[in-house]
Amino acid sequence: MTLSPPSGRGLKPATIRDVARLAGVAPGTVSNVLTGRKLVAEPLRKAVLAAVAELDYRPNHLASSLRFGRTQSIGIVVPDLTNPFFSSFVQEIESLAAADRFQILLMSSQEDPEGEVDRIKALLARQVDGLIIAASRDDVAYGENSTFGGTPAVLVDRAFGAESFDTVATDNEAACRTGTAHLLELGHRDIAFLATDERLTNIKQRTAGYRQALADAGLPGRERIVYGGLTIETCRAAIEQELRRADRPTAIFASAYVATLGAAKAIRATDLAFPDDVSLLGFDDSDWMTVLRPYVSTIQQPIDHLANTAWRLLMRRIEQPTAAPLHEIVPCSLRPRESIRRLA
Amino acid sequence: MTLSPPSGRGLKPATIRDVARLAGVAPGTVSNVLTGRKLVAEPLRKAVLAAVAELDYRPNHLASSLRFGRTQSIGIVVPDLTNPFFSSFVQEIESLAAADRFQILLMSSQEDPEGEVDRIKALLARQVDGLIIAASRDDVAYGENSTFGGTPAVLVDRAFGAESFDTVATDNEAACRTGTAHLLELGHRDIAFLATDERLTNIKQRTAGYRQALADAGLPGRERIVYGGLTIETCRAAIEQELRRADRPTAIFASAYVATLGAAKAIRATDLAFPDDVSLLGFDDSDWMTVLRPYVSTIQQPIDHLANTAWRLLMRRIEQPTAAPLHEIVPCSLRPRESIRRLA
DNA sequence: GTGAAAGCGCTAACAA
DNA sequence: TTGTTAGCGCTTTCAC
Repeated sequence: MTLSPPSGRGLKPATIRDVARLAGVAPGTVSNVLTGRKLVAEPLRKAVLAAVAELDYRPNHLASSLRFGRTQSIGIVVPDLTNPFFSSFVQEIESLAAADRFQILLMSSQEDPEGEVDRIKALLARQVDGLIIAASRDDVAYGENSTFGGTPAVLVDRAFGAESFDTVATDNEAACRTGTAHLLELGHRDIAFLATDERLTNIKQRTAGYRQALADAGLPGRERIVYGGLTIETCRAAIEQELRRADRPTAIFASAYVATLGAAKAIRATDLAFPDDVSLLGFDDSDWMTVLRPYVSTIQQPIDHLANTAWRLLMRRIEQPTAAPLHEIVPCSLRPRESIRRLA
Repeated sequence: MTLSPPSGRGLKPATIRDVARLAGVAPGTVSNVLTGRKLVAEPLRKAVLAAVAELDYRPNHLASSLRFGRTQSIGIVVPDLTNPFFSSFVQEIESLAAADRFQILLMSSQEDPEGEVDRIKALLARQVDGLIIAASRDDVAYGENSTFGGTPAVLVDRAFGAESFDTVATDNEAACRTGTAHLLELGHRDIAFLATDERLTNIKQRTAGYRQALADAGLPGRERIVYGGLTIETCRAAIEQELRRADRPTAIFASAYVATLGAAKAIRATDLAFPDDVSLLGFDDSDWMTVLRPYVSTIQQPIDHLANTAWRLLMRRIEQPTAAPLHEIVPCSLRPRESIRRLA
């Protein structure tokens, strides 16, 4: 028994030079074996591999990135990770990234636009190869020409101020037109539209869809738009006020995930029930919506499709930095369930 | 009008040397100004800052990390980001990290132990300063002495095979003892315990708590443990079988988030209702549990407390790599709501 | 096909 | 205090 540490377990991790020395080759050759960028004769290759195993050598990705000029990492910025829409989106992106041997740096801005800019700067300082951003505000534009210092970026879901970026979003306008039409068909004429923040592009589009559907039905005067802010609680408070009025709506179209929860809470808080007293059409989808009765009817955004598109656009932009920006739109689908009542 | 690009917008980003040249100082001085590690005389400081602004210089964090030996980044591994327990946990950690100027590399192993090891290796290759791991299996141990090559790591929630790590978890045993006792008090004698995967430490502890409570009540023969696996669907299927038996339980204790959703689904699928036909005690907490009726009674894990502790332990270990490992336990709380019926 | 040497951008010694 | 120099670990010319 010896007191000296087992071989290959020195205090400092082995470097490429250690491997080269042990294998009796040059560092460059070790690199060529490991990256496969150049062919190496079989005997040397074997010696290198043996030395790698012997020393438990793991390449320092940092050094490699510095030299190579690419980090194989991307930054992803979302406003709120507790929102299942965003957590599912991040999970999808993470698995796409892993498949392409990319890693992701995550930032959750918690709907704070100030912090967001700083965090994006920090991501940039780490030399991420690209950025996927669901911004907390439309004016996320970083730097004068919104270019993030040349780092490729794709904007997702919201904040499309700058046309110069690649963007992916769902067809918010059509989704809300369809949703409103659905309520109209079922006889509702007094539909409150609960939105979050009117400053967000996607919310503007959703509101426009609602308006359009009413106009199409010849009911442009029936608009009833309530802005509830970005949390469940503020949404609940906002729509609860409407529900307490004598002329309360017969249906609520909650046009975001937090709005859906807020509306459901408000309905309970006012001792009403859906769909009997007031109907509810929600937005986004989550497991619980088909667990407790009544199942919640919603507009579903295709998260995997969104994530796939975002990833494809980003990889394309990394390959071709000067290509013309693309603006992709993916369709939503209506999931009619049990929370909407047919009116006489 | 000129065709040459505006100043400071060259093709290549400015380096510390460019700044030094423009300010008429040495690169080291620029570094000292920017990091604040050494004092620099005011006039030079100003000149440096002016040059930084002029060139829109942003330090390359990669190069700094390589030289400095620290990346100010940590890796976080969770088994499933769509589980609100983990997404909330990650969000908490992210904000703690941001406050300490750390960034986080996220991996979601999607409950796949194979992929997990590879991903941890990739994280290590990026020289993260530390790791926070909610492993998908107890045998996550990486390398012979479970040391992750010297990188500090704290294990969270589950997978505590290796005593040599710092760990944080909730008091699973006590939580399930309390929960079972609660059901017992309300008159239930036939309680099915729905667990996910018996190979996980935390699940073993939860099961032990259930057993202990039954034993304490003098009912050791009434154990009824069902393992439903790690998804909502498999949990649903497993407990649905129990519910279809003639001697179906009067209560279900769903001992994990996916189990709670699975149990609720199974109850609906068998045309039963809770709490009337069968009572339900869930695990973890989520917004929807207090939105739709009946509100779900659960055992709540204090996510912020867990995250704070994990962060504190990790920072401590980074400062003092050789300190003795700490094993922290934080208490859960019972949230009695409406899904449990008192039996005659 | 292989080795030697330069250098990615930064910071920590050491000199001045 | 400030400048000079070396080097973190890797990859990539460029000779051989």
